[in-house]
Order: sequence, then C-alpha cells, then structure tokens
Amino acid sequence: MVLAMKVRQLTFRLLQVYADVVRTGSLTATANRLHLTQPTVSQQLKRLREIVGEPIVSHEEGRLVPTEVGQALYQLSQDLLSRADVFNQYLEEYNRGGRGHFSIGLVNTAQYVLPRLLGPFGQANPQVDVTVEIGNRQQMLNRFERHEDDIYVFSHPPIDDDVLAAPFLSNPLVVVGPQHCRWASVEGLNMDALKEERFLLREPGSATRHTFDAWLYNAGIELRSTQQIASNEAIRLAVASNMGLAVLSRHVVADSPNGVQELPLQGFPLKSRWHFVVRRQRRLPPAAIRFLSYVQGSLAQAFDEPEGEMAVAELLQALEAER
Amino acid sequence: MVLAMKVRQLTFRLLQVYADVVRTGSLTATANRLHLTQPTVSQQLKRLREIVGEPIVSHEEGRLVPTEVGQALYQLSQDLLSRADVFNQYLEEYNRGGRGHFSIGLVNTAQYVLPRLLGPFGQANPQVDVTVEIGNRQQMLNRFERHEDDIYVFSHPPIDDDVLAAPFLSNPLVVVGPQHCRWASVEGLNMDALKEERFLLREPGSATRHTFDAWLYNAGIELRSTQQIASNEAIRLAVASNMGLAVLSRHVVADSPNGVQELPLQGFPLKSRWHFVVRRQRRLPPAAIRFLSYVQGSLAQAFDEPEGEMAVAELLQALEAER
DNA sequence: CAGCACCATAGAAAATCATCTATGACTGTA
DNA sequence: TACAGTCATAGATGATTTTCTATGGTGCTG
Repeated sequence: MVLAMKVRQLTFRLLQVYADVVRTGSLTATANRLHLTQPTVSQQLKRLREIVGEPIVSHEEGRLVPTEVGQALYQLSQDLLSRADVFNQYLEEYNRGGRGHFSIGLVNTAQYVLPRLLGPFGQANPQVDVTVEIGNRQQMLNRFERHEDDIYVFSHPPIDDDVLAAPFLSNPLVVVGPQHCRWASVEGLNMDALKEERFLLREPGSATRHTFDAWLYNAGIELRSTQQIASNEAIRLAVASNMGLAVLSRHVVADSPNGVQELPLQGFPLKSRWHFVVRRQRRLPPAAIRFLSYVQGSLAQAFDEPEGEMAVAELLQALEAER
Repeated sequence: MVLAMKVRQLTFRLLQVYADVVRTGSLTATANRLHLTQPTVSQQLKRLREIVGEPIVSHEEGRLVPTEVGQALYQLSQDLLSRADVFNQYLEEYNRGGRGHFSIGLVNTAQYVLPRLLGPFGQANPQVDVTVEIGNRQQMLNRFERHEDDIYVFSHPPIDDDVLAAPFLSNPLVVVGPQHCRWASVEGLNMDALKEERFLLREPGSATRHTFDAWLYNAGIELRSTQQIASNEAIRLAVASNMGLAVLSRHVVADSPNGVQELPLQGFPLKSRWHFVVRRQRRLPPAAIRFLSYVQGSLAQAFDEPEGEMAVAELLQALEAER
C-alpha cells in the first residue's frame, strides 16, 4: 500500500462541494446551491473519491449517504473548512487594522506625549500589539536607516524623497529653573542674564540639544558652564535640586512640574513640532494605518491641534496613493 | 473589501510547500527537499501570496521569515496538514481492516457458534465495529436479497452466480430427547420407533426445519404429532420439560445440555454445513475481509475444521480476484 | 570587484481542472 | 408502462496549475 490519500491534489473547493453534497444528500441540490450544473458536481465528487481512494458516498433509497469513510471525510471537511474560515476572519480583522502589530520609534522626548495617543488607541484596539522603541534622535535615525520600525516620531524628520512626515503636535522648548528661582519673576529676561548659569543639557545626539545649540549659535551665545545628562527626567530632577537651568520640552514639565518652573526667557519657547515619519515605500501594517487614522481623528480634541489632523490626513492620503 | 482569502483555490500542496519554506527559511532548500526547482517553489509561494492577498514572507538578513500574516498562515498549514494526516492514518487503518465496520447476518442456529469467532476477533480488533443480524433462514434471505449485510451465514446458501459460499463448519443435526428419555439407550433406534412421539419443530422458514422435512420426505415418513416453536432455545427447554423430541443443531445442545440428550437415531446426525456467504459484486469493507482472514486462520484450531479454512481461503481469493 | 548563493521573472509546454451541454441509465410513482 | 427526477458518462473547451529552463538582480565574501 502506497499512500492512502493523494493529499497534494486535495483542494478546499472539493471539500466545500463535498460537504454540501453530504448536507443536502443530493447532487442536483448542491449544484443549484453552488450555481453549478449537476454533472459538474458529479465529476467533482468522482475526483474527490479518486483522491481519497475509497468510495465516499453510496445511494440509499434515492438519497446520497456518505459511506463510513465518507463520514470521516465529511468531518474532516467541516473541520478544515471551519479552520480556514477562522483564519479568514483573522485576515479580515488584520486588514481592518483591528488586529496585528506595528512598531513605532520615538525620540526620547516624545515619550511624554505619545502615551496619550497610544493609550486610548490600545484601549480601543486590544488586539493590536504595539512595540514602542525609544531612543535619542541619533539612535532613532539609525533605526530609521535600517527600516526597523513602521512609524517614527521626530521633531526634525530626516530629509529624503522616500520620507513622508506629518507635523502633528507642537513641541515648545522652554527654559526651566528650580521652583524658587530668582529669574522667574524678572521681566524681559534674556539670555545674556543667564550666561553665567550652569545649563544642564541633553547629549549631542538628542533633538532638544540640537535645537537649542542651533538657537545659541544663531544668537551668537556661548554658554559658560554646561553639564550633559542623557535623560529628560534626570535633568528635571537635577534642575529641581538647584543644579542648574535646562531647556526641555514643555511636555516634559507640563504634567508634573514638581520642583521646576518655566522661566519667561525672551525668544522662548523655541518652536518645534513633532512629526510622524514614515517611508513612502514601506507598506505599513493595517494596524499602523489604523493608529494614524485614530490619531488623525483625535488630535483636535486631545491636544487642540487641528492642523495636526490635517497633516496626518495628508500623510494617510499619500500612503494610500503609494499602494 | 471582498473576501480576504480565495479559499477555493487553496491547495494542500501549496500549504505543504509553504510550510517547508517556513521551516527551512530558504526556497532553494525546499526545492531540493521536495524535488522541485527553485523557480517552482518561488512561483508557488507567489501564488499562495495571491490567494491569501497579503505578503507572507519577507527577506531578513538572507533568510526568508514569515510576516505576521505568514506566521498565522504557517500555523494554519501545520494544523490543516496534521489533520489531513490523521485522516490519512485513519484511512490506512481502515484499509488494513483494523478499523471500521461490517455487518454479518446469521441464521438463527449459527448464533450458537459465531460468537466463538467474533469474540476473539473483536478482542484482537477493538476498533472494528460488527453488527450482527439474526433471523431465520427466510428472514436472512430477505436481507440477502436487499443487500443489507456484508456477510451471511447460511447452512444452505442461495444459489446465484453472484454468490460466493464457503462451507466453514459442520452443523450436525441431531435428535434430542429429555434427560431420562427411554430411547436414549435403545440400540439401532430408528425413526419408525419414534413415529408416535410428538416432535417440536422450528418454523417452516428455518433451515433446521427445512433439512429435517427433506429428510422425512426422502425417508417417506410422516410425523403423527408436531408442535411448532420459533426458537431453538425454547425448543430445548420444552424438550427438557418432556414436551416431546426435537431435531436441533448439535451446537445448540453441545455447550450446556442441561436437561436434554442426543438420541442415537439411525441416519443421524444429519449432515449439513454452515457457509459464509458473500456477493461477488459487493466490495466488502476491509474489516469484513479481515474478519474472514482471521476466521481462515483460526478454524482448524478453534473447531478442528481444516477443510473450512481451505474453503474460506478460496472465498477470499475469489473476492480478491473480483476487484 | 569577481564569484557565489539566492531569489524573482519570463517564457513555454504539458497536465489538470472546472465547467458546460447532451445523453444515457436507473428508480420509483402515477 | 410511461414519466419525472436523479445520477453517471462522454465530449469539448477555456482557464489554471505545475513544472521546467534560461536569465537577470542583489547582496555577501574573499
């Protein structure tokens, strides 16, 4: 005995037809139901019998009844078809974006804001699994170069034809000092006055540092004393402990300004905006699309940034067009 | 969105190939393993992707890695293939006769003997499900006409070109009387002496009755007093209760002769034999074949009937040839 | 940068499939 | 027995599949 059944030739179509024949007990009925002719069904059945290598139905009093093997085959058919169907449902849900996975790469500072979008999105889409990568600007650029994530958030998107960027949220950089800082109440405070202060700065790879550096350069100012700390949070604590002043995203201090306050420095806040950044060429997982759509529909309400909605809508359109 | 996946076109072959690709992570490797060329595999994969409607693999550092959808598809493949495999194993077992069902129709008297074959067979083949039908000769003939069972046991098989019959066991008919019957010790006892006795007879449809009637007819004897009882067991009890004599298969009284004894009537026992009867044209379930094979191998030992083995062997050969 | 290992695509031929129409065979009922 | 309903078979046809060879692109690796 070789192989009992020629599995390789087995088609789901055949199983579908067979299952219906068993259910109706009639070739003609199945033919009608499936919009085929009776001989077609007859032939399909014959072929299935050949594949199985055994008779699968027999005529009993004008009805087609599955043989013993036929019964087992019917069960198999039901089983396989329903499993295929489950997969199908998964696929549909996946395509709808309600299920699946995507990854988003955040520049450090953005982690103070994105949870406010990712959180509700995750609530609404519990089957979606989001990987959040966090790093400073340089690290994110590296990941971006290697196409490691689906979406990135930068305040200064890399420039490339392949890049689509949607500025969705303003990211004002402010100068902060300790709670009872003497500068807090100075009118018309300017940088010259602060030149002697020690500034706690993020590392050079970070966007905040980069923006501040650029501003200093333009203003022709050189700081006397600086200290480098690679974490917004650590910087905030250090400021609160009177170790110096710092330039931080207002979002970093907005939620819980314990121990620090924004200083009314002229020219500040420095304006910058976060962008959603994706590659044109990359086909985003439907879940990522769904996230962006979600964001697009909630920015105005959540952050009062209607222009952000516009930008994200444009990005989505561009992605759509890219397909 | 129409249908997520074109299920109808899905083939097990495609799933087999795909599963192997995922396992090896290489088209070339799969091509070799499945004795195909690399472009073939490549194309199959492409087709599968079209059926699913989503990319299913992606290149990662020189390896083919399933995408998220691909992973789900791989699981599906494994699942479906292994289920098909289980069915395959069932099929093989079914073909081997170690699993499945058959029905056997027994003439009443044979029920005293067949358990001695069916019992051990059932022990050895617990997955085989046997339906035993029992009736008198006429009832069994009706079933036989309607092709209702796979195997029959008759002492006088119906004659037909379509019929294959193997005499497998002698069925001696003996005259029995009550335990302390006065005829028991009579030398050279003959029928004339018993003419005045009442005879308890099976109903006309039965084979035992038929055989005895024929013998009486040949011997030119007419019985004075008879009573008809449609059950061997009831007849035996009646005989034990001194209600008369009877002709029964020796097998009926052999096991537990409580209350009755065989009478040494000249010309007795009448010789007859049970036959396995099958129709040439009917394809027996493998389990039925296996039963006959089993019988063929155990008659000599169980009943000391080596000729029966021969006859059954011939029947099996004839069936084989019929295919 | 030449070579190698791998994958994708094109092109082609043979096999198989999915269907249809037409027709024959069987079965049970009027 | 004739009719109606149901299934099987034959023959035909276009679509799809399977599979090959040849060839081109890409990305490591020495």
